[in-house]
Amino acid sequence: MKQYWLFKAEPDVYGIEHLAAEKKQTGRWDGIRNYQARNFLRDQVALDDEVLLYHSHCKQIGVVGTARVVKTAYADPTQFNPESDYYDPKASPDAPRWFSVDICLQEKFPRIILLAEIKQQPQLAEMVLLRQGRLSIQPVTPKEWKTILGMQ
DNA sequence: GCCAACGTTGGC
DNA sequence: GCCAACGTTGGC
Repeated sequence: MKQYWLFKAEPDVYGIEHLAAEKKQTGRWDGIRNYQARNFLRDQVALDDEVLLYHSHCKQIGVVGTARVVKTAYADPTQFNPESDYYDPKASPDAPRWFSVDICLQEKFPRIILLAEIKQQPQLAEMVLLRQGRLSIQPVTPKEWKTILGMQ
């Protein structure tokens, strides 16, 4: 059964525009350095799962579009690169600690569905987004998915 | 294993 | 830029 997710990103670092500019509009979702988010990525995110792309820490906070998982978890290469901000000296190719998936842009919404609007929707009150801060990969229920898409 | 100190996320 | 909430580190 298809699962739904929400991936957070800072648009200045890697947002929907970066994904759109990639070859085949497909890019690697890397740099996740939170264990709970890592566990979702590594253990549960499956091929063809669908993703809400969310922009955080910016002027217009909210859901900006959707993507689809085209490659499931593999060792995040940035953890092995000393030049990278995401370098982790405790990780090794034999024992990777962090994981990436690849996603393909599916839809860029004509307008941003703002966090403020999401907060006003009673049907979305239970969203992980509103319940738990600081989680950059999080599950979304089919109902929540439908509601968000219906807000465009 | 506890918990204080510190670092990061992320909304405002 | 501020700061609350949360996660991580490290001394004991």
